[in-house]
Amino acid sequence: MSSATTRRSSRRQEIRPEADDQLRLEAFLPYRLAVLANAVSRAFARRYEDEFGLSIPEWRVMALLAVSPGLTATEVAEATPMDKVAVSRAVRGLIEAGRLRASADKTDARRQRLALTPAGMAIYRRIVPLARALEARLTAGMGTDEREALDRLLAQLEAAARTL
Amino acid sequence: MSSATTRRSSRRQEIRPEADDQLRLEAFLPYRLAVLANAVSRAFARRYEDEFGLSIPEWRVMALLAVSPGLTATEVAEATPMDKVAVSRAVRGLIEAGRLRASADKTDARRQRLALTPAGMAIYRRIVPLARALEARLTAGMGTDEREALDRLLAQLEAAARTL
DNA sequence: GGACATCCGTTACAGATGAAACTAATGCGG
DNA sequence: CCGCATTAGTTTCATCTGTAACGGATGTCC
Repeated sequence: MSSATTRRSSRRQEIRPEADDQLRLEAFLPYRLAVLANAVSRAFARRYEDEFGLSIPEWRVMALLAVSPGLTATEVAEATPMDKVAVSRAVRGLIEAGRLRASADKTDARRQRLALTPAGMAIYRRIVPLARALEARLTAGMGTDEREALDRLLAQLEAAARTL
Repeated sequence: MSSATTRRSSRRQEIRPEADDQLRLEAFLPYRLAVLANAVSRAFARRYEDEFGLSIPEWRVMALLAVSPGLTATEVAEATPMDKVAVSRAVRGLIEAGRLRASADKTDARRQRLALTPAGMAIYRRIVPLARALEARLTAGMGTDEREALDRLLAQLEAAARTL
């Protein structure tokens, strides 16, 4: 047993790559991602809520429909990681607030075509600069090259995550 | 109005940096972080739950106490973004499962010193390689330099997020 | 055109989460 | 010591989130 703990020959211990049987939580990628995303989401949610009375799912639905009006609830759900229940609730809230309009699909009575109302569009246009400004604060210290690197690395992580 | 839409002089439209009044959700950093972290967390949560009956808060508490035994619940809460309610629940679950032991603090009867039991430590040691393997799958396509870049960029984002 | 599988969106229910109230213990000022 | 503010941790309650069941609509196969 004691011989098993002998340091492996010439291998130098450089920056201490962390013992194999321990794991520092603050260096653990899934943990860091969760904490970071949570902090960011909270900051944004507070702003959306305070200034526009919007939840994050509602904001997502608005952002999608601003770019792609006429989607159905199912299509919205497919375009985001929200399930159809979340979309249904967000849609209801937005309609009650007069920001979204649902119109019957000509060929399929089960579907509803969704689109922002002018009021919804107006709010969307007020949110976009605010969202961009907050996003800019996140990457404030970065140069163009670093932002591109971040983009690429996130894309790689996203692809890897899809295979989990 | 039509004159307002005139393209700005010599500025070439390279990769279309995206109109100022629109926002593509899938390129929006807070959204990407939330979706990515959520996907990763779900994958991990499923494994922890299936194989060890652990929730993510429980796993975090274990990971902390494995490295720093003797912390109090408040200290655990300070070391993570979990509030004390989450820690309290995680601790209760772990104690009921026999993985954690709470002992009275000599000098302050309100505090409890927390530490993994031998059974808890055994489980921890079984989780670590699994967690590392999943983490490795996330960064599977990356070279050492890319991983370092990711580390740095995440650290920058974390710092920026703290100022939000 | 009628039985049956499938799809759209909502509702119902259960578990997770978070804020605030609460209990018990400590510290501190006089 | 005694009152009062503060701290540790739990409990309570309201809300959020996700899974499953559902009602109505379509389509399809014979």
